[in-house]
Amino acid sequence: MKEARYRQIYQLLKSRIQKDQYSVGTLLPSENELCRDFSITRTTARKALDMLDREGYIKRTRGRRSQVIERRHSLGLLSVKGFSEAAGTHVETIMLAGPELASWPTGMVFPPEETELSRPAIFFSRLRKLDGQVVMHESNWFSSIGFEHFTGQQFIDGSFFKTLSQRHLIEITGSTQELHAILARGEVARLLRISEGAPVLQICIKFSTSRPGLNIYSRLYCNTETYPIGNTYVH
Amino acid sequence: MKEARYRQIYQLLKSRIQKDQYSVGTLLPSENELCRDFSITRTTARKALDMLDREGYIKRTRGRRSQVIERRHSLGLLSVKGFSEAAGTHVETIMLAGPELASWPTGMVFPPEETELSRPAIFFSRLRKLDGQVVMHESNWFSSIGFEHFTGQQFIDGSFFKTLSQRHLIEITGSTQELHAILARGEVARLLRISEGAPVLQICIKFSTSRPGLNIYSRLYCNTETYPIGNTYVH
DNA sequence: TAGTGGTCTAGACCACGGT
DNA sequence: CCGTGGTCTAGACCACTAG
Repeated sequence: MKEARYRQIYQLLKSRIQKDQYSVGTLLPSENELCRDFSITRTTARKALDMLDREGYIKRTRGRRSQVIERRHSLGLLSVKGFSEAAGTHVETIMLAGPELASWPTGMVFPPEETELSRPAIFFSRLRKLDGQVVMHESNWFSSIGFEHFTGQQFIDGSFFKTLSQRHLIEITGSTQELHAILARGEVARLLRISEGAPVLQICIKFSTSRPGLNIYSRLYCNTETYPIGNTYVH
Repeated sequence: MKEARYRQIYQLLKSRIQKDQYSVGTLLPSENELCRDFSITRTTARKALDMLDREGYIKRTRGRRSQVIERRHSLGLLSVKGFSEAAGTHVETIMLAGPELASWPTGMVFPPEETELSRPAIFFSRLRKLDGQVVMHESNWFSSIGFEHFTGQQFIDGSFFKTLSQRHLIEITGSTQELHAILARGEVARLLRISEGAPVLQICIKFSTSRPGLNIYSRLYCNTETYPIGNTYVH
């Protein structure tokens, strides 16, 4: 059972995009060029391009070659409203810890698999500020299996997901989230700089990835008073 | 500029599924039968089926005809954890009001368009209970334009979205949500049967639909103490 | 074994973009 | 105008399902 030809072409083009060999704005080879280069017919070439299009890597226009675009992240994720959109607001990320090796926390909402727990976790936490106000505290864990040189690294453009994609060719394939409205106590109140008993939103997320056995576990505390949490989904 | 043949076939098959002419479990005509019936080639028939597959209307298996399946609604929506999944828990929906004509509320998070506001809203509200406990209060508004006989109707299987789809062939095409953690006050506390000052999750949603100019506006208050809000997204 | 869906070839015509 | 992507035809071979 060998992999379909159009899937191979798709994988090849995708990895080139991920590795920035085709950077945003680049025009891909035309369908006819792909046919010649890989000895395939247009049907096969188009199937590969169709997948890249559907997954948001390229934009296709009649009469024009396919163009690499900024990948949309409508992964059902929630994000602080105004984080990457609002021009004019001042965004700041403060790395509190890591990425570093750490023991797994106990009592996680989504319990990791045995294999994940067999090695220490890679952990990092950060604060997110908008216009000087702390709006979110974020903690992240994932198994160190297969990540020998991850700790201490700087993220590409400050983005963890971009780093995963470009340096390790790992994509987020899905997510499960759980939301609780709770009252801020102790450390949470202190980190978010709000009073004890203020309402905050706790979000626990399990991201699944394209690497089998690898999941990312996140726990967020959000002050939604000024900046609500939002997301948009486009079919 | 006429519509592509494969799109016509796709629309036809989809409407048959929506209208329950092909109900869940039904095997669709085979690709070769579609070719004969509509005088097309397999490439064209397959493109229509591919779309139905991607949008979650059918499941395709090699050696077997395509089968109509229960449509997955991973629309980035949030839902009370355990609402449709948890076997054993007792789910109850209490209609509090409507569907009935009402004036539009003021101060909505997502302001409706002028055309929507030019006619009164259709409004309905309900309480959701799990195991006898009230976990959510839900209010919904949408413009009465084009809905002359909607008020007073019973929903199909108690589902508003199913009713929209089957009776009016309207699908949800996207959603934008905004979340706030707030403290329950007055009516909200009373409806959810919790004490004043308890933390609750407020969710405001704007659903866009396949009918131009029609949006559904919802406001939810959730008691997340026992049952968190969750969602899963699969790429 | 017959029928089915998954893949692929080798053409064709059209609408649209940029030159 | 040429090259591009969008659509479609008419075949072919294979792997799988089900009787």
